[in-house]
Amino acid sequence: MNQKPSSPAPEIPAFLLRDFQEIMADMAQCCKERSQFQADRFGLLEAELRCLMLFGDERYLTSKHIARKMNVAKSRISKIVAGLVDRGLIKRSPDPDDSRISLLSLTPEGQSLLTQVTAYSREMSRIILQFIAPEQRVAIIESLGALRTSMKTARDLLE
Amino acid sequence: MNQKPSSPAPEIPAFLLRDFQEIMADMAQCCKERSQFQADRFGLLEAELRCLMLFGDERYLTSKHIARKMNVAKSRISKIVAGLVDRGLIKRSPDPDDSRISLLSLTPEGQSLLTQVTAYSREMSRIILQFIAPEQRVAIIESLGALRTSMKTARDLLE
DNA sequence: GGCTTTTGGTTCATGGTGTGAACCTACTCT
DNA sequence: AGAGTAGGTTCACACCATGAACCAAAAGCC
Repeated sequence: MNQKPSSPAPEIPAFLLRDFQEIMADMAQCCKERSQFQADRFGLLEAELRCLMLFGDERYLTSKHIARKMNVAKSRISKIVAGLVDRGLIKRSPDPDDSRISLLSLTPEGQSLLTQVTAYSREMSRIILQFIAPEQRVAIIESLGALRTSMKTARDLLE
Repeated sequence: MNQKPSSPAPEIPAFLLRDFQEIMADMAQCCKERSQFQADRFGLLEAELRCLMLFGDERYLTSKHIARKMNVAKSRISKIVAGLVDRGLIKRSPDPDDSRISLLSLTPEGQSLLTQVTAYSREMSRIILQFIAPEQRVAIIESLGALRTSMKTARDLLE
């Protein structure tokens, strides 16, 4: 390779870093706006919507599970779950083996709303990806995957 | 190509959409944590740090400009600016042409802190990109750029 | 069995982020 | 000069989130 041997760790040119930072900031902003818009659209709070979506993966969840998945203090979950229960989207059932635990699951209305939400969310992603040339889509998503891994690795370096 | 001609708009396979959504969610989470960590590290609030960074581009800013750049209500800016002024990082000077306006600019301490912050921030980006194979970096950032554009376009479609 | 300890959840106090309305002052436009 | 407009501040309010205190039930342990 024709690299300058004198420089010890130049590696990444400044303009790339600058672009990268700016792009990431923009994308984060977009994501935030989108999730707000989406919650609004379905008449939920953002946190509630995020919580509701967890029931796409599992039929029954406990507050503790939700707290872990959402990466949020358990006291916060109490509120969020209460909101969803009030709205009639999820319900509590007693755990037969442990009376401390409420098993949370979707009501029919919750199920139905979740279906709409996931459809809508998928549609949004589809729209975004449609602006990308078809032959680039796989490459981009692979890039993103690599980037995500890098970001997680970097994060874990900070304690 | 060997596509089924019967389906009108299949286009993007489901697994791609799914990956995409999950990756974006993860990355957004990472970004959020990082900016929180960063603010903490420099003893600022997140909003204050974001505000401070704006002074990297321009020497003088008004509350109105900041509000536009941060995409936040002007009442919020009052608070954020007050915080930065209290901390001695920015100062207000009267606008000679319009006494309603305060021209905001960095104090020496603010300047110094900003320098540290941008250095740190650049370093974080560098670390992240270093986990990416060097020959892929440019490609990934170009992908990101394309994706950002798509996301903005998609966002603008929703009113 | 009785004791402590742990665990799942709730409530409360607190603080950061943000909006929108009301308001004041100063500028602008006739 | 008077009406309207623009920059800022303050206030009331809502959401997101944490940590501490607390309770009840379960698990461990003599």
